[in-house]
Amino acid sequence: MYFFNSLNRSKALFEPITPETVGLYCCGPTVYNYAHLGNLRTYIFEDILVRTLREAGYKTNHVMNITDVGHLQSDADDGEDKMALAAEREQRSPWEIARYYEDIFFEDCKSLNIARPDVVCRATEHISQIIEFVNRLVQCGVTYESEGNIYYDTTCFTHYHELRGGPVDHSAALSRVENDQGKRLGADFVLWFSKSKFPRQIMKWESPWGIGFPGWHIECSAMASTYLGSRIDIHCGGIDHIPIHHTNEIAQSEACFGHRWVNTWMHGAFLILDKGKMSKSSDNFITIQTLREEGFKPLHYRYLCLGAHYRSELHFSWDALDGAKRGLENLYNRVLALRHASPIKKTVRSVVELADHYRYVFWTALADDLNAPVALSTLWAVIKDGDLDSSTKLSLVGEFDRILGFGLMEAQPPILSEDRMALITARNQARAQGDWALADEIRKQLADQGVMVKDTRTGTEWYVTDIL
RNA sequence: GGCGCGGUGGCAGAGUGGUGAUGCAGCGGACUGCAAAUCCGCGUACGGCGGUUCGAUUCCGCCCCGUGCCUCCA
Repeated sequence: MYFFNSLNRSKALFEPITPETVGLYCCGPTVYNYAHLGNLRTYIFEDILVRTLREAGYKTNHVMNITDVGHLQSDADDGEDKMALAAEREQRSPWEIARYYEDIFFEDCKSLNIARPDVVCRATEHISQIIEFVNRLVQCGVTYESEGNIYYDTTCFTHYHELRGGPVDHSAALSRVENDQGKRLGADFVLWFSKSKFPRQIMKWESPWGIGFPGWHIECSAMASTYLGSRIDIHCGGIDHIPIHHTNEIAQSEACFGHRWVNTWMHGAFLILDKGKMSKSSDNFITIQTLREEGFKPLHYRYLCLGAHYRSELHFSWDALDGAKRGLENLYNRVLALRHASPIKKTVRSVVELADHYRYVFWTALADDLNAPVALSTLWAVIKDGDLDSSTKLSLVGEFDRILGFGLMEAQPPILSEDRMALITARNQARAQGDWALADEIRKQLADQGVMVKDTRTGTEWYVTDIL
């Protein structure tokens, strides 16, 4: 398998540290608000990654953090604690806020058929590990204390710009955020805040440096090493984490361990709206709930996402989502039709070879840096191939869907209510009597309810448009 | 201002130095009482201008446009 590694910006053959198991860490949500579709796109990408690894025969140790410590708008003094803000806004404690949004997050994931990570770890439940990690960094001599906070001194780490690909000029006058006066260098970052800048700071803990709370980047390093050790196969996240968060994670972890920390860094690209990327701090904010209100199902969105490569920006529009919806509904109806078809499986050589060909194409696509669009197109090719019998098609669909995750094999044939059934019967009587006007009227009624009828030689069949 | 990424048919979006995926939408035909579904077929798509090449959408340069990052961000 080949994955694109953000570290050197090229694809490389993936080889896990230990032969059978892959340890991967994925940056999870900051739970002070609902996840939006852009966030969720990244988790869909990671889900495809995990499923692909498992299908390839690896055991996975998939770890995801929950950032339930309010982290700062910035390191500047006027930064805001998002968790505290949400707590104030909603008149609930930060812990209640965090748990509420965490629950919704995993419900959203479930509705998207995103497998739950093997380990989900909350920052607030790993404060001691975080403190221990900071402590080791202090002992390594890569930190300094200033204005009550512990900072990481980025000049101590020679590879600091490796992931980001080059230094950033923090003196730029156009920077949106004021510089933190406690920093020696713009790139330095806080490991532990012991002098809370917030008058009503609620989440705080004792530490060797005073009562306070951890910086954002440190939680990932601390928890990742807790569950995966000091060497990690794959670390994922959104592309926006490259320049700051992941760069800082590397600095902390490699300073602490003294060796390469993560072998492969994988980053998902943004979901783009007409007005730019979707983001929590703007009105470009669409959630799973919004989606439902607009008449879509979460899986429609999954289908949309898998039509694009994870490293390409995806242009979201309701139009595009509608196309995905129709595509997935068609897929469901196709698969349902396959189940009703003759179960006789052809075992002639040509069919077996053809099936293997599709398996090869499908797998090769995924093994080439998770090319889901090609994998998806292969699924369609299978369904439409006239040389394959339905039984063979069905087993291929089942295999492919283990990775694509649309739940195609679990799709339940829709059940028609009695009155709708009666309508169909009535229509057939009208047809038998040649009363086309009445028959068409009934057909229209059914269509309005999402029930489409088709008259075949063997009788009238029906299907529903919204099968999901 | 600095750095990065991208511009593919109506929409979304793969991919490739030479027969231009796939899905949705659209068109034509078969089928049908008419439809629908299905099947068969269809679209002079690769931002612009140059360069390299036998040949470029694919490589290079410039331009235009869009977008991302520059310490909240998936």
